[in-house]
Amino acid sequence: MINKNSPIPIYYQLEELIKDQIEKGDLKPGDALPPEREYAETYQISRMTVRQAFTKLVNDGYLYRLQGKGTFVAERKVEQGLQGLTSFTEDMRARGLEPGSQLINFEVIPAPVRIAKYLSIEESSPVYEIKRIRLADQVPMALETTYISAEKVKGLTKEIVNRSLYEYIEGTLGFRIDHARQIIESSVANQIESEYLSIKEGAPIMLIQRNTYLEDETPIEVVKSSYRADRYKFMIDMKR
Amino acid sequence: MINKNSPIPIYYQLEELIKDQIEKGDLKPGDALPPEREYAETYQISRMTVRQAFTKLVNDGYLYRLQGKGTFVAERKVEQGLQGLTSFTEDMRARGLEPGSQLINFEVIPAPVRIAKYLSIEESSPVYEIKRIRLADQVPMALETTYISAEKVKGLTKEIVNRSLYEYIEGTLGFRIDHARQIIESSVANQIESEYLSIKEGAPIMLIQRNTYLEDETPIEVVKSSYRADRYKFMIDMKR
DNA sequence: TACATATAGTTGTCTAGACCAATTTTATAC
DNA sequence: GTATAAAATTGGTCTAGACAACTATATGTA
Repeated sequence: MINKNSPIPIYYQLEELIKDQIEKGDLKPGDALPPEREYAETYQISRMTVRQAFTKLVNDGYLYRLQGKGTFVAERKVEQGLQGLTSFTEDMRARGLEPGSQLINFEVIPAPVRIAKYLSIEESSPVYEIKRIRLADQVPMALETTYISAEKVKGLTKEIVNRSLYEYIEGTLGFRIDHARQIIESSVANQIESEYLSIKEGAPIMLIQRNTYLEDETPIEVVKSSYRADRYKFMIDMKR
Repeated sequence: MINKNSPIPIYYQLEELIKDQIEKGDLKPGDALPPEREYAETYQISRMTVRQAFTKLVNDGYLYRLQGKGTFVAERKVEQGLQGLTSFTEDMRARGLEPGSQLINFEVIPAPVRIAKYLSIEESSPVYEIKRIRLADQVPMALETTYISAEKVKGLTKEIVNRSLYEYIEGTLGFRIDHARQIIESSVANQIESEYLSIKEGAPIMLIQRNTYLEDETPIEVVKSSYRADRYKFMIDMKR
C-alpha cells in the first residue's frame, strides 16, 4: 500500500493509490472518502501529508471538499492537463479513434521570421520542419506542421518522429514541458489543405496553433494544424 | 502588511501581497523571490504557511520553483481561469475592445430536449432563453443564446441580464460557479447568423458551446455562441 | 589551472500536535 | 413530538521544528 521507506514521497504514493481506486471504480463519483484523520491513522502518517495528497487531487479535479461534511469524488475529471490536449495520439484515443500519421516532409530549414519569433531564436537559425497528415481510423483528420529549434533539440530523426516526439524530448533529452498556449480560429480550406484532407476547397476547417514551453518559459515547439471541421471538435474542461 | 489576528487566513494575505507586488511591477518576470525562510522570519509566521501561499501561486501560474535555486516570478500568468474565458465582457476587455450587447430576445420557454439534457432538468420544464448580439467596439462579434433553468435561477429580468448575469447568479443568489466545459467547432454562417453578424452567408464562423457547473456538478447554464471568424480567435493557456 | 571536496543556502518532504469553522449527530428540555 | 443545546465529526489554518535533495560557492589539493 504505502511504503514509508520508499524514495517516492508518501503524499505521491497516496495520491496514486486514490486515483487508482477512482479509476478502478472502488470509489465512484459522489462517494465520500474516509476522513483525513482516518488515512493518517491507517497508514501511520501525518494528517498534513494526507492533506498534501488530497489538495493535489482537488486541484487536479479528482476530488472536492466540503468543510464539515467530508471529501468526495468529483463527477468527472476536469482539466485533463496538457497531455490529452496536445498529443494528437492521446486526443484521438480519448475519442475512441485509432490515431495514425503520414509523414510528408522532414527537413531542417532556416527559421522563417514568424517561427523564429515564437521560438525565441535568431531568424534563419536552423529549425526542423515536420509536416504530417494526421489520421483517425485511417481517414485524414488534420494537416500538421511542427517547428522545433535544431539547436535546442538535437539529433531528431524521421524514426523518432514516427515513434514518439514527446517521449524523445521529455524522456531522452530530459526537457520537462510545463505549459502551452493554443490559438484556435475558424477558416476555410485552401487548395493545399483540401487536397491533403480530401475535402472541398472552401470547406470549413479549424486552425490550431500550439506553442509549448518549459517551466522557465523557454519555447520548445510551435505546431500549426488544420483540422477538418466536419470531423473535429475542440473540447476543453476548465476549473475556475 | 500581514495581520495575524485578522480572520483572513495568513496564507491568503501573503498570496495577495505577492500578487500585488507582481502586478505593480515590484517583482518582475524572472525575478527571484526572497527565500521561504526569509518570509517566515520577516512576518513571524511558520514556513509551512509561507509554502501554502507559494504553492497556490505556483498552481495559478504566478510563480515557479526550482529546487535548490529559489522561487521565481513566471513570465506571464497562464491559466487565467474561467473568468477571462467565460465572460464575454472580460474577454473583450482583455483584448482591448469595448464590449457591448444588444438584447434581441428574452423569454421563458419549455426546455427543448437537448437543452433539458444539458441542464439535467425535465423536458419542457421552464427555461429562460436569452438571445443577444454581442458587440466589440460597436461592431457585431457574436450571436449568443443562453439557456438557464427558471426553477433553479428565479427572478431573472431583462434588467439583470443587461447589467450582469453572473453577478446576479453568484452574488445575489449565492451560487458558486466552479467549472465549465466548452466545445468549439468551425462552421459557416447560415442566413440568420449572416444577418445578425453582418457577414456573408457561408463566411467562416466559430461555434462555441459552454456548459457551466457548480462544485457538485449541478448544471447552471448552457450558452451557444456563433463568433465571426474574421474578428475572433480563441486563446487558451494551459499548465500541464 | 583543474578538479575534487566541503559548506552554505535553497526548496522538498514530513511530523505531531493545536485550535478554528462548519456540519452532523446526539442528548436534553419542554 | 419538537425545538434547543451540547457533543462529536470533519475539513481549514497554523506552528516549530527535522531531515532530505539539490544547487552554488568557497576551499583545498594535485
